[in-house]
Amino acid sequence: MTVTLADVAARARVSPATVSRVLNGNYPVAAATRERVLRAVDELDYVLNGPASALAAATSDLVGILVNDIADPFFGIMAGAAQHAMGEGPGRAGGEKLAVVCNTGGSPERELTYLTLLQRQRAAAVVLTGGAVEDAGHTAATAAKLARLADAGTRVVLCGRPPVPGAGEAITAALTFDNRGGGRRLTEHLLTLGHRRIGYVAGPAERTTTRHRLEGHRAAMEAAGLGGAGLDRLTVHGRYDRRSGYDATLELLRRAPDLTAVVAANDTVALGACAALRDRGLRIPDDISVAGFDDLPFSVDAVPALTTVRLPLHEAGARAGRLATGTEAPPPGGVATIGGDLVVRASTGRPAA
Amino acid sequence: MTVTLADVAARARVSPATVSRVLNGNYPVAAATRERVLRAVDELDYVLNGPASALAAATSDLVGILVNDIADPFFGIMAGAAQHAMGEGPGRAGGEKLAVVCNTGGSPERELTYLTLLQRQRAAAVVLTGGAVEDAGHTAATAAKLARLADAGTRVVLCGRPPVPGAGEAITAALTFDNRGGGRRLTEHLLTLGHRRIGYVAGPAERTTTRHRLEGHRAAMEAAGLGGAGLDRLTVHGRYDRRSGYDATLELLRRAPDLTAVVAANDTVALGACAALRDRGLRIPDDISVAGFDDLPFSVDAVPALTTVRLPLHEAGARAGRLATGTEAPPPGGVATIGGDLVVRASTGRPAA
DNA sequence: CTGTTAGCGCATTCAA
DNA sequence: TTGAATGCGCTAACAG
Repeated sequence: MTVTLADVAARARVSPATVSRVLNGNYPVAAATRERVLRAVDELDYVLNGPASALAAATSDLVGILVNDIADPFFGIMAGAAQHAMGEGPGRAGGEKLAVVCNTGGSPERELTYLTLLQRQRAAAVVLTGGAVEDAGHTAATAAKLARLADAGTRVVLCGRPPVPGAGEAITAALTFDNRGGGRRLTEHLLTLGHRRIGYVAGPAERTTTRHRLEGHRAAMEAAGLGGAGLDRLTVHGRYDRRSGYDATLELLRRAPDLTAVVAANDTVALGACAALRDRGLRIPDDISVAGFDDLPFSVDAVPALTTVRLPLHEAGARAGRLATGTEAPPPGGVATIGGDLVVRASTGRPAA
Repeated sequence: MTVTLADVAARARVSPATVSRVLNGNYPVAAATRERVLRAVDELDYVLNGPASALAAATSDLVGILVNDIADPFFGIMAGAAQHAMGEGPGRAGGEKLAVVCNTGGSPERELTYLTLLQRQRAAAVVLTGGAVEDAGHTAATAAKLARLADAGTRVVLCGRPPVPGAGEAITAALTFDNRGGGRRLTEHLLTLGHRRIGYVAGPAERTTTRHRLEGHRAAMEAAGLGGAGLDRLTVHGRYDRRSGYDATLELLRRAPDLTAVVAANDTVALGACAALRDRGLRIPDDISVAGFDDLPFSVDAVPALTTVRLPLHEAGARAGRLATGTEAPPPGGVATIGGDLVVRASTGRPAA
C-alpha cells in the first residue's frame, strides 16, 4: 500500500533516520549514501507524509495568504507575487513551501476561521492582505488569534494592511500602503485642475482602506476650504465592485447634478462610475472627470484611460512573500509604509466653464 | 505551552478518547459530557492539531484548487466560487474544509510540484482549473500523479479542463467548457455580419483551451469556404494577457492591413487588441470589429462593450466545489460539458463597404 | 557520518 | 456511553 520512509530505508539499506536526513538536507550525509537513498525514493515513488512530518517537527511548510476577494486582481496580483517569491527560497530541494491562498470574501468570521485552520495546520507563516474590518470585537479577536499563531512559531506578515492594534509583538512585519497620502494627492490634482464640486464613491464603511482613502480626500478638500457638512452629502459608500460604483454614481448625480468630478474608492469602482456617467449622457472628462485608485492592469485600457494612484502591488506582494519565508529582514520597527504614485491620464481634465 | 487534547480531557474530567469523539461528532456522546468537553475546549482555547489528526486519521481537511494565473479574474471567479461552495458542506461543526488555491503560473512543473505537495498533505480533494498543457511527457506525469492521489483517497475534480488522457479512473468528475463550440459560434457571428478577412489572436500554442477555441474558429471559417493556408497567416499566438493581445494585433495588422475583424483568445487579450487598434487610428466597430471570450466582468464596461462568449464561471466553480466535497454526485460518465453563450455587444458590426 | 530510541497529538480498536 | 491501549509516519536527540 502506501510507501513509507521505512520502506525506503529498507530498500536503501540504511536507517530511517538517514533517509529523513537526506530528504531534509539538514544534516551531513555521505554522497554515496545519499545517492542510494534518492534512488530508492525514486524507485518506490515515495512521497513524504506531510502530517507525520509536521507532527514530529512541530512545524509545517504551509504558508497561508489571506485575501478579501480572490476574483479581484488587486489581491490576485499581491498573492501571486507573494507565492512566487516564496518559491525562490535559498534552501533548494526540501525548501518547498506550500503557499496557499485563502479567500475570506471580506468576512471577518471567515478570516478568523481560516486563521484557526491555519493554526491547526501549524502553518509556517500567514500573510494578511488588504484592508481590515474595523470592529472592536473583531480587532481584538484577530489580535488574540495572531498572538497565538506567533506563539506557535508562525510568522505573521501584513501586506497592504495597517498594523493590528494590540498585536504588536505578534507581527513579524507590516507593509502598509499610504492610502491617506494617495487619496490626498489625487484630490489635490483635481482641485488644481479647478474642480470644486467633487463626489466621492467610497468603499464599505468599516474598512481601514476605505477610511484612509476617504480621509486623504477630505483632508485635501478641507485644506482648500471645501470642508464641512457638504462633504457627507457628496460621499456614498458601497462595495469594492463595479456594480456598486455604478449605483453610487447615479445616487451622487441625484444628490448633486452639478458635480464636475467623481473620485472612486478604486479602479474597479471607477469603471462602474464611468459606465453610469456615460449612461447619463455625460462625456469624460469634458463634462465630468473621474479618478480611481490602485492602477490595475485594465485601467490604462479604459476609455478614456483612468487617472489613478499606482500602488506597487507586485513589489509589495513579493516582499511580503520574502518576509514570510524569512528570506528578507523585517523593516526597522517592523512597519514599512509604501507610497502610491499619482498617475494622470485622460479621464481627468479641467471642469467645463 | 500549546494546549493538547489531553489537557482538555483532564479539565473536563473525561478521557482523551471522549474529547476526540465530541470534536469529531462521529460517535454517540452523552449531552452532558459533550457540554463539559466543549466548555473545557473553550476555556482552554484549544485548537486541534491538524497534522496529528491527519496522521492518525490518514486524511486531512485540506482541499487544493490549482489555477494557472491567480491575477486573472477568469480563475479568481472559479476559485472563489469553488471555495465558497465548499464552506456550505452539510456536516456543520467539524465539517470545515481548508480550501486553498495554488498558483501554478501556467508552469507544468509547478503544477506537478503542487500536486506532490498536496499529496504530501493527504489532501481530501484537488480541483484543477483551466486549460492543460499538451505535452506528452507532462500529460503522462500528470496522469500518473492523479492516479496516485486518487489511490490515496483524494478526490480529483477538473473544472474547465478536458479529461486527462490516461487518468480516466483517477478522476472523480470533469467539468469541461465547450470552447470549440463557443469559438465556432463567435466566428459564425462575424461571418454572418459579412466579414471575410478575420484575424485571430490565439493563446499559448500548447494549451488545450487555445487549441479548442482556435479549432472552433477554423471550423467556422472552413465551413464558409475560407479555409486553407491563409488561416495560418491570420493567426498569431501569444500569452493570455493584455500586452500580448496588443502586440499580436499589431503583428496581424502588419500581415494583413485589410482585416475587418479580430477575434481574441479571451477578453483580456481583446482589451489589448482594442488598444492596439485605437492606437493605429482605427474605430471599433466602424473600421474593424473585435470579439473576446469568457465575458469577464469588465467586458461589458469596455468601450465599445465587448462581443464575447459567456462562460458560466461562477456556476462551474461552485459545482466543482460541491463535487470536491462530495456534496454533489458526479455527472454520468464523470464528464459534463458546459456550453458558452454568444453575447453580442457593440464591438462587432458590419464591415465597412 | 550513521543507527537507536523515543515520542509528537490524535483516532480508533477493544473492553468494560 | 466511556476508558485504556495502540500505532499512524516521521524527526530529533543521543550514542557510537
